Amino acid sequence: MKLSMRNHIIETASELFRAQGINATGVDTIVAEADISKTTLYKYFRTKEDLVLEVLSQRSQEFRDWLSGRLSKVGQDPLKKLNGLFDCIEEWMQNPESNGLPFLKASAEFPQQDNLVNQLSANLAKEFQQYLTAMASEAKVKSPEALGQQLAMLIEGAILSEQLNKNSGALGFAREAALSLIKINLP
Amino acid sequence: MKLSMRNHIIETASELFRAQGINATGVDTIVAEADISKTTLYKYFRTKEDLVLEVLSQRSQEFRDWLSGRLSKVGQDPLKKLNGLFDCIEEWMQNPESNGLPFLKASAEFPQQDNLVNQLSANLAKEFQQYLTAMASEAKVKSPEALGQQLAMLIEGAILSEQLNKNSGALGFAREAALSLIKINLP
DNA sequence: GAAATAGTGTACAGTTCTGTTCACTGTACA
DNA sequence: TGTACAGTGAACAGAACTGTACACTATTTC
Repeated sequence: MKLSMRNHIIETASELFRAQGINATGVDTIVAEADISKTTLYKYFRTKEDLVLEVLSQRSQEFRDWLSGRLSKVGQDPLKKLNGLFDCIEEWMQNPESNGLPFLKASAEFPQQDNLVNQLSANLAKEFQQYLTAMASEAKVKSPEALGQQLAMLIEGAILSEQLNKNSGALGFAREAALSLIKINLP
Repeated sequence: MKLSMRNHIIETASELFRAQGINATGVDTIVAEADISKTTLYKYFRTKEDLVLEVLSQRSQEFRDWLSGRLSKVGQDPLKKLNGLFDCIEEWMQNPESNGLPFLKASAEFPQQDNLVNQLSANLAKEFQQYLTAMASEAKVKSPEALGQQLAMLIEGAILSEQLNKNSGALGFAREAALSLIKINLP
């Protein structure tokens, strides 16, 4: 048996969602790729939506963990962390297994506000922005909330641009913008 | 008869796509809402995808026209235009009939790179960014391409944030960021 | 050895969606 | 008067998708 069937399913689905999109990936494809029977999948997840929510949560958790681990390598100085942020993002984007910020794509594929996936995405987006705001706060900049939001928007915009038009250099320009904004906000 | 049946269909579909998303709007809904028969729709459009592409082109054209018209009210001075950009965007967002940048949502609903809607969206995104770069160029800033890209990313990020979490104040923070970036880039 | 546990395989119900077919109706116009 | 044109209405083919049912098979555990 697999180490954990439930996890095996999540991993498989996650990879398929990343490569093809969520809506474009049917349950049949997931079970075929995971080499399990449909019965099994529906034993571990009530519906496909449940699975999607689980994948999304897990991927976001992974990103958060990766980012804070990676940032702690930069050092302890909060300002250094802020300045190193875009290096991390760039590294994350270069990883072919990453797909940008998972909640961005998910919210886009489920645009309706009453949809659970959309709602989870909105929460995750908010968390991400609050994480950046907290970082800005620790660095004792003038307007942490403004800077946090601005960095979040730059990152989101950059990832979108980069994925929509590869090699547009968007990420590099976003980094410059971020550095300028941080500088302006220094006490 | 309608003034132009083709246009009537585009208008109806456009409104439905805006309100519910593209994938969530079936052909049957469109013909019901437009009060026409399915036969007629398929006489004017070979496939639903054709209709989507047409709607997307038209909406983008409308936005471009609206924006340059609105900006020309600000005045002739290119720098003033740059600085007034976010006022226009805010106005555009407040219009309940707007749906942000149409190509953003569309590209999100069709994430596959070989998809025609995705490709058109990518082109429209590029055009938008080039439009901003041209504006920056006219204003004779130091790095027009960088500034154009940065403004595009801020706008895209702001619209995403705003739609994902209403009343987050994202647009206001984006405006501040834009003004700072413009200022830094002055010759 | 019996029973519980975990998973298989296949068929299928039921829905939804795109796109087609076909016989039809009203209307403008020559 | 007759024909060409624009559109109707309803049925349906065909595909894709989610979720269920049911009878079956290993494997562990008591």
